[in-house]
Amino acid sequence: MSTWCRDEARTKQPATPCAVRPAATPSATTPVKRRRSRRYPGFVLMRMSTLFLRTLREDPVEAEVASHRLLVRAGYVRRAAPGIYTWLPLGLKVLRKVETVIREEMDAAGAQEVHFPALLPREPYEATNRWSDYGDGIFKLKDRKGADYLLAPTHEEMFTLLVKDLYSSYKDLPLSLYQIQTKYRDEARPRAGILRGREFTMKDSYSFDVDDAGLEASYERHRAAYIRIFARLGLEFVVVAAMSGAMGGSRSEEFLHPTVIGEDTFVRSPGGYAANVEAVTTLAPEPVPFDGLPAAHVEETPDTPTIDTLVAVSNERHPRADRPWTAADTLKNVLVVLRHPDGRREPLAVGVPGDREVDPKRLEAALSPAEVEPFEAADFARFPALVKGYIGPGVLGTENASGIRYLVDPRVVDGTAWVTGADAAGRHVYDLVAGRDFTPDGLVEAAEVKAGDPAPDGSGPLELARGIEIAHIFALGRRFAEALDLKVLDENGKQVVVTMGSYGVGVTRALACVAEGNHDEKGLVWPRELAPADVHVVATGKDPEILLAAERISAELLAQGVDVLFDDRPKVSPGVKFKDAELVGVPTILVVGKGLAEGVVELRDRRSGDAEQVPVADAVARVSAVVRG
RNA sequence: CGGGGUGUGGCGCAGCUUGGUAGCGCGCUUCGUUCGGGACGAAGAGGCCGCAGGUUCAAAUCCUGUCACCCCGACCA
Repeated sequence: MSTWCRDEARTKQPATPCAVRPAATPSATTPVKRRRSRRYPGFVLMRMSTLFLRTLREDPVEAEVASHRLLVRAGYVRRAAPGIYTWLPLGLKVLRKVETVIREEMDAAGAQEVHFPALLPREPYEATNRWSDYGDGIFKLKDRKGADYLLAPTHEEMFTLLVKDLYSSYKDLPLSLYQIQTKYRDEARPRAGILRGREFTMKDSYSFDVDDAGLEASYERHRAAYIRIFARLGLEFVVVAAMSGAMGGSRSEEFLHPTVIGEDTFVRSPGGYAANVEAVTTLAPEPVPFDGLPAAHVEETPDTPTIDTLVAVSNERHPRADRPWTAADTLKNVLVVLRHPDGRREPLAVGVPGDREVDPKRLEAALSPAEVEPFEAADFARFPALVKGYIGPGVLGTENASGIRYLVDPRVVDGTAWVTGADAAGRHVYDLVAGRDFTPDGLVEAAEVKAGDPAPDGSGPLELARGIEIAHIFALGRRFAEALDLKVLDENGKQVVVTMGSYGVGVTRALACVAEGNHDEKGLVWPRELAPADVHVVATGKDPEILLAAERISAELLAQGVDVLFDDRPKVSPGVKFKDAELVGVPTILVVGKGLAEGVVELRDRRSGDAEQVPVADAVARVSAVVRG
């Protein structure tokens, strides 16, 4: 193709006919196809004159975040429906490059690529309960016979069944399979463009091992591969401990890309501890011996239904000798209702130090798969022992008056003394000692995490940050294999349940994160590995010599394996071409224009804005060197 | 699911209060001029005014209903 284009240019025919129109030019009628297959380095010259691209001068009104705004404006994607996007040629080139990085690293890690349908039958998901567990979160549909189908949100079931279908011996394992696939989740509210759509591309892989040591090795191999993937994508990430949630399993980590628009909160310590806020465990103090602790005593504390009022009244009417009371001395008891997957509603009391709120996400994560609902007035009516604003351990717990299960924060260790509700209006109990005066039914990680809290591993104070989940790895264990009966014979001829891992990378989301982190006020600035082209050649001016020179340089670059986006548009002013080049964000821009008369072209670095005059004769070599880093 | 907002040409918007020939900017087409920072002039193409019903001689405009979309929150990768 490059040769052909050069010939066209030399014979001074209009440039457009060679503008890559394979469909309109049956290859059998020309030598082009055959020549390309042998000599062509792998890229087709993208001509702006024929590229299916329309950049927008103004920001799309609905786009809030930078990646969304710029990907639409620069003509990479178009919205097709809420949370559903069409990929245009430039966007698809970038997407393919992201996929290539992922494929290379997955292959290198020993995983093998397969491809499943996105449209799946209900039965396997029924077997693992996920048909109902996912609830409204998945797209469900019926075929003409009324049979249920779903658009897959992930493919654990199908991979498990496929392996079950074909393999039956320990000798077949370990095995890792992956796919790059379109996934569907019926988000209640899709937002942020590509970052959080209802249709998105995910690389998901699954490991199959005979024993825990094998799973551990598979997990580590994926973890290492993911670290390489994100390093290559140029995406900053933090690996945080995560909750395995509805997936179950023993170990789970998220790869979060730190960004202010992130929807996940995570913590990290100077010593290297990092966790999703839902997965943070509390550093519990040592138990205190009961000897010498004062006895509990109930005091009048009128009009103290809140922690603030309680602290104020305590300091006024019942001051401590050593220091003033603080909210941290109080034990706040919050009532919620758990809705279990089977529909059962269970009231639950949660006790946390009064200086902290109950974090509903942490609570829900801790009690998953149950969902947390508010404790309504109607619920209060059913428990006369509960005095609103003065609820205390005296009535809480399965052994006490209310019979309500009572879980407390891990800070409430034996021997700690608390000020808490005395289960009578206007009264609180002081010096109520855990383990001596009351015994909760268990512990729960439900209190909010605050900046400055100690890391559970002693690695220092926690800092809070926002991030977006770009990958998640799970040591699933045997849940899916058991549900779907995936067993192999071990070396003793005994049936063993296979243990699995599941590992996902948000491909389109990672792309959006890259865009989010690589742009300026003028447009996108792609890292080299992902840019839709290696170099953007801009021909300015109407002088035919300029266009000819640009054609020749583009063709030679192409012949050297440099992917070229060539702005050959006639009758488009230089200003427009420069603006478009900056918006599109190819990292290297070569301007062939007025300098040509003096024998130079201009080499620009999109990110730094630096420009350099280069002799025409050196242009191809220089560009090749630059784009190859 | 709660709250707020918006539906008028490909994009961004005005017009609606006070009913009477559907407009502006960008983009698109043609011609001419221009050609290193989103050029200029002239002439054009393109619109069931979200949808349905109602009021009226007459509805983008008023009334009723409905749908869709966007933003914030809840929820979720």
